[in-house]
Amino acid sequence: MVRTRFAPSPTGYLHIGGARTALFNWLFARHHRGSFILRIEDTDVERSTEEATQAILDAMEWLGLKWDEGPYFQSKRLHLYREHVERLLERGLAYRCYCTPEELEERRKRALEEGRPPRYDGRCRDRKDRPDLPHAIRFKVPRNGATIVRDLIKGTVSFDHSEIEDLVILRSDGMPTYNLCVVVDDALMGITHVIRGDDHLNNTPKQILLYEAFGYKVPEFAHVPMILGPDRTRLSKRHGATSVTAYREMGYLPEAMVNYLVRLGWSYGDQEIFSVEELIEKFSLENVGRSSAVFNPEKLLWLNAHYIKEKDDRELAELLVPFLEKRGYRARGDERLPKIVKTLKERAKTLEEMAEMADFYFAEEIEYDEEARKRFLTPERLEIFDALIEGLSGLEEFTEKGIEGVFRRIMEEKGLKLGKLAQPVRVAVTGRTVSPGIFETLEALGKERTIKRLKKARDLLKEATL
RNA sequence: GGUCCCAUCGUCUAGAGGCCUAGGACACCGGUCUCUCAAGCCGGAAACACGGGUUCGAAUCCCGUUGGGACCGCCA
Repeated sequence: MVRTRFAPSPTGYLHIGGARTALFNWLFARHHRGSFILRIEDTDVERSTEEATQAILDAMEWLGLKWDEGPYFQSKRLHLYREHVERLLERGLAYRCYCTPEELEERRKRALEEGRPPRYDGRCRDRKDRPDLPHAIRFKVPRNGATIVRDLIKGTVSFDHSEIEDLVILRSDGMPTYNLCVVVDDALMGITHVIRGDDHLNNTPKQILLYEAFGYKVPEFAHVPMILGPDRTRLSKRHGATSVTAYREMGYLPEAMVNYLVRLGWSYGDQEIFSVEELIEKFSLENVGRSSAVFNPEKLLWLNAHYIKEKDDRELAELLVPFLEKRGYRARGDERLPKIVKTLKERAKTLEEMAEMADFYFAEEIEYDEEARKRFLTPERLEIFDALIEGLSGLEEFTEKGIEGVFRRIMEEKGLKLGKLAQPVRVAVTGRTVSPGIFETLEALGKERTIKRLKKARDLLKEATL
């Protein structure tokens, strides 16, 4: 039975990298019909917040990454970690360290300056007295030998014990540290596969040593490469929008985000588009690459446009409503919505953009683009507008087909090409020279508003003629 | 500085020694369609970091160089 987990620390929002790690874990578990566990690593009391926890949960739900167990909170499992530290202490595998953080910081700084490795020197390791002073607990890393990490992605990696310092496992305030908690939890929770960012590869030998000290079975490890910013350094806030939530707010669809994220580091031949079902079927660690990947917002945008085009009009309309409301329109319940969405879905790359393009459908009064007005709302079009208003008013069914019929008839009568009709009407109705096809636009806008806007334009022309 | 990881078009990647004159996708450029803009379709430019081996044969295997990244916390 495969068991994987995602273990974020609630110190900020779910970012792109974390989301991909979660996705890989989720897909791996689903693929093997195993369990996916969510665990919140909140042992850093200073930086952990409830808001961050909630934001992470929300983002995961939005992405569709449902967890089978949890969320577990490490802050509620402190007794387990302390008990484990006690076990190590009793067996002489851990010891009290009385060095203060300030002293350690000072020594680290000096070591770096002098070009020595900034590692703890183990000075408290063999200390015999046990004064009643503040102290941390450190794990005794064997002085000799090496630990081999067999990684499903990176292969076999060897770490010499001389390179590993005696790590702190219990802080002087009694709180356990990451390397201890992660081992205790993964062991107790029966995690079979630890899939995480390769920034953890260097921690892995320490953790293996802890597993062994406790006599626990070591899980399989899979370290996935980092996601980088355009400057090829680890993706972070200074690279712009990196939180999953930010993309949701910009009008991205979760399908696009999932599809984009999975292809960052994983591939399946030449295929680019994957449904979630397909991913569950096809995902495997063997097809995860070993090199880091640069985050490319343009491709994500393309995928988003793709999924917008594919989505059902009614569902899309539903998703668009909040974005319209943000622009001040009471769009909910407007029965034109699916039709409106239909005219826009081929053109908009995000919901935000779609709402922007939909402006003219909802605005009480439209504003003419000055250039467009000058060019297309000219006195000699007066005739056209009169004919159009008459023809369209007479339509029983205000449909694309009927509208086109009226246009064609007028074109024939006046001997005009469609462009001569469509552009002035477009400007009259949308205020701009760019819009979806004119017939579908008019139908979606509705008869009443169409006629009203045409009349307004006509009156403007009349005034100009006088 | 030490340790570890990585290296195919600008970017994401295919490639498991001959199928490679290196394939796909995004972005870019051109054409086509056309009521505008998109979308779609067709086409174009664009890469095996370098040097040594191994082999009849290397993008693929080995070594080195160079370059990039991560880690070296009483953060996770």
